[in-house]
Amino acid sequence: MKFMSNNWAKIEEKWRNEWEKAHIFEADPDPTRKKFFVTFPYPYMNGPLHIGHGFTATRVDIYARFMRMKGFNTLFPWAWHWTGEPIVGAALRVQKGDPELVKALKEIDGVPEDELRRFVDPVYMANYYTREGKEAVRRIGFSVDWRREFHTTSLEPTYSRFIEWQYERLREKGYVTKGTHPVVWCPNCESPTGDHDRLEGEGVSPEEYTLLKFQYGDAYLPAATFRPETIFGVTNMFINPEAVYIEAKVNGEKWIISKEAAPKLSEQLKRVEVQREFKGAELIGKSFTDPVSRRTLPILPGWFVSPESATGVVYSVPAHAPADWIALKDLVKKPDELRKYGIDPSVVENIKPISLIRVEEYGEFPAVEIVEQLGVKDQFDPRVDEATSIIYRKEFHTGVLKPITGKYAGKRVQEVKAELIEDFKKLNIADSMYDLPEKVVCRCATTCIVKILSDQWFLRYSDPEWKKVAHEAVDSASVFPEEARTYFHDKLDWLHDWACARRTGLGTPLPWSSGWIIETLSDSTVYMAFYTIVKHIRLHGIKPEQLTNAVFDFVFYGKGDGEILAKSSGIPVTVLNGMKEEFEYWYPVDMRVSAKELVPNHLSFFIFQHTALFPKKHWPRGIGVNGMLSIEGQKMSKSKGNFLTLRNSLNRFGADVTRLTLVLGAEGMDDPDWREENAKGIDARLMALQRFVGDLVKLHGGVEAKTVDRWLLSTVQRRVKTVTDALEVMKTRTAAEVAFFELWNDIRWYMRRTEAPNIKVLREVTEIWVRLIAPFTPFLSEELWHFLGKENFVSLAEWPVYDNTKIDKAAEESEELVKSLMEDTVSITKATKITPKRICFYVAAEWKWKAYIEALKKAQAGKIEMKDVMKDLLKNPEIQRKAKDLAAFLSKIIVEINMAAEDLKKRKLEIGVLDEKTVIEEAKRFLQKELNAEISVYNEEDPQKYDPKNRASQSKPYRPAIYVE
RNA sequence: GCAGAGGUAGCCAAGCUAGGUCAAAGGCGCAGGCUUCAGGAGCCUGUCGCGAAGGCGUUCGUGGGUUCAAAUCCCACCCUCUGCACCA
Repeated sequence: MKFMSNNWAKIEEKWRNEWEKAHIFEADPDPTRKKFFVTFPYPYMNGPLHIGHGFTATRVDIYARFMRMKGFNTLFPWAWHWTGEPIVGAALRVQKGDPELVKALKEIDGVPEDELRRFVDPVYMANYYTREGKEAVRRIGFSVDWRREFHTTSLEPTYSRFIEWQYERLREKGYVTKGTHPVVWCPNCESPTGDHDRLEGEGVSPEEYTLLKFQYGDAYLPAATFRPETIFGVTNMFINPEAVYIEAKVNGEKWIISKEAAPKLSEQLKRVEVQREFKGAELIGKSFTDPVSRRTLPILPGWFVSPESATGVVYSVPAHAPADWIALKDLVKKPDELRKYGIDPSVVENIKPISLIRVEEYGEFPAVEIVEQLGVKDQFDPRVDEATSIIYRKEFHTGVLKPITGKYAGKRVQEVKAELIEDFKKLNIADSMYDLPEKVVCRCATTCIVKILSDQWFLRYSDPEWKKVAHEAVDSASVFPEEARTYFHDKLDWLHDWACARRTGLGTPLPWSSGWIIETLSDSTVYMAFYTIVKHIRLHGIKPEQLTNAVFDFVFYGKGDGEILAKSSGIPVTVLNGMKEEFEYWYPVDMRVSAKELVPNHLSFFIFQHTALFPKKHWPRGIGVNGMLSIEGQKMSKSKGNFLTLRNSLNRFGADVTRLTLVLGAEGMDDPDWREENAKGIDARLMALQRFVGDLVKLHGGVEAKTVDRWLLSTVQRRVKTVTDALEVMKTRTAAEVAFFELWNDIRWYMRRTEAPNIKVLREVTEIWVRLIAPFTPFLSEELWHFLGKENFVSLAEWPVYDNTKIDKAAEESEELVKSLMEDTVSITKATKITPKRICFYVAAEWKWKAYIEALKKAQAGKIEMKDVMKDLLKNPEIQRKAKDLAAFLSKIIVEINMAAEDLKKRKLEIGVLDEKTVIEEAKRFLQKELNAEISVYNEEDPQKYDPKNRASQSKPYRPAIYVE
């Protein structure tokens, strides 16, 4: 299974030890240097770190290393998230001996048997994974300052204190409120059932129905609907004659609902006393009164009515509800059934739809039309749902209410819905209840219901004022990639209040209300501030009780008097000031990077809470987002068995290979795909690179500076620029690709081109190269750096600075000339199938260059025509003699120039006349070797030239004529 | 359903925000050659088609349009992926 090549393990261990010995990643405030603070969202410790963590965190580390090399005092801290339910849940499952989990722990996480036994203790489990995780983080070479490591929850009391401070301040500022909230609830577990705790019903969430209270004697028939506006078109009621209904006191009123509805309502803050149970048939044929227009209408049998859904009571609006219309039609066909319930069939036959919504493309009764259009057979036809959804959407978005709806007439359904519900509730003709549109089953096999949690604590992310400030924070930060900015704005708008406390799991208790624990996504929003002070807490053994709110206010807000605080807290004033200065030095966070799945929650909360708790100068400065990693094209999951832990990958491929493979996978919001083949390829590459650089160092060669040398130096500078610019905006893939492959290819070409490479040039280039790859593959780079005889760490070496003066456009063009000459010659030999013995190149005559450059100059202003160029050129007597050839030449050149891009023209003009003859002469031996033929170079006007086929006259600037024989 | 991202040659994947230097970077795979005792090593060449002179033709999800010129801009359509909450 192990794949790692030769010596990676040794190299990696060596440099890791060296780094740790020298403490080079421990960063302390240094007012003389600019700081840079990067963070990675601490990972949740219910399992080992996996390659997905590795992807994001590698990007963070690359950025940290890049900024460090650029001279910033860079801090990259690390911590562990223990808050939440799953660790506790997993421990419980271990205790129960859940075979699936035990298998995964053993086989995927690689937990040894004797450790596994102790996993019944969630804290042990969290500790275990934290230990393992730290080892992986060290091994992959993240440049972390470990003095600031911590984990969350009350098991880290000083952190808990910080969280308490945070929540008390949030509450004071009015960002925390109390309210009620519907959740999917498991009556057995007595807790909310999140998506991943379900056997069935993934993605199903509570939906709110409006209950319209129709009068039935001294009781109410609360009919459930999403479309209360349709009450104006009610014609009858449907009750399932086969289902069991009950009569109950609900908050003191007498309600008739399905048997199943009663327990649901009692979980939704309603007092329900069941008084009597009976078959739905009992109601059929009776009548009820509609509370709006006081009409008396019949109750009809509706077998399609599900007692499982909401109240099991349905009112009928045949004009706008296809299901109702089709149900009525069905009844008309069953007069005998009707008679059985004592209903005169004529009653049903006489029911006429009542239209209340006007909608484009439909007439008075949209439901009737759609039923015909789709050819719906009966109430059990699956197309009923389709018809319903078409009409519902159409009417909701474009429907306008008719005069029959009274005060709502003329308005769009969409606009008045909320208002109408409100009004109806005030008039006590409506109520509401939640229900699940589909069945949800908890992992414990119990069917879930909706429960309304009362006394729930919320963070008021719906607050428009708060949102506004959060938007501002997003706008004031750098966002990489830039496209993610809109994504943030969208999500900030979309977020509503967030229940920030739970009853179970690990965490920090809510300071002001016992029995609540601050929920996991809510205790991880501004903890980066804690990184700045935890070092002091450890160093001076500060106790949690010493960390009073006043102490935090002093450190984070500069509030209060240090001397007084020192007395009250027992923390020496120097330490207090040290913490304050440290916070003020490092804050704000300069860069936080995560996968895009965290944008709608964690990263948005991170922004929200920073704006709530900190002044503008401490708002986040940079946010990076990246895609989600898949494995061999598949979403990574333990159950699929394609779960790759970081440790596993490190064991098999080593740190550098893992890092580079990950980072070459994708950038921006694209999802990277981990492929083992790629990792193997990278391994081979890095090995080759090690050898290649090794060989370069050993080379002997000339020192004469030729065009190729200038070309290489120039090209390398361009690479420096590309890599640097890409890294600045977190385009880590582009940067790695250029630093490794493109630059390598440049050097390779140079080696091929030169017989005796210029060792001074090579040395310069290699030293740049090793530094460019250092953020990506720090271990190998460190090794190579020392191989080059350097005494310092490449991790701390100065990042190569783009040197404009080394750019040599003429040298670049010259090299292009050599390449294209080769290509063209090969193309000719291929087309003619000649095996060349002799090749002649004829460079363009001086007058052609003059004409070419003149044309370029004229073309600066825009399109050029023959006569414009011609006129001026002919003033020159030398050219005048060539007038005939000039016309032919110009006609070709002008078309090309007119088609060329602006910057190309500019570039060519800047270069001026290129001494093609010298360039080709310099490359002659190379061309001879490559083309395997005798090479001659002539100026086209050279009287001595060998040109049997008269090719020479075809030459153009940058396009020497070629003759092959 | 709502929102976001994306469809590029055998595969992965750049380029497309500033249209021309794009038959389209780079990697992988494949084919051929060289080097090597050997090699999951290295080097070179080719990898849309045609071509007896550096050329031509046809490609960048589909169909239209704008332009002297479009993978790149506009419109319509088809398809794929991701998120949608109290949970890490």
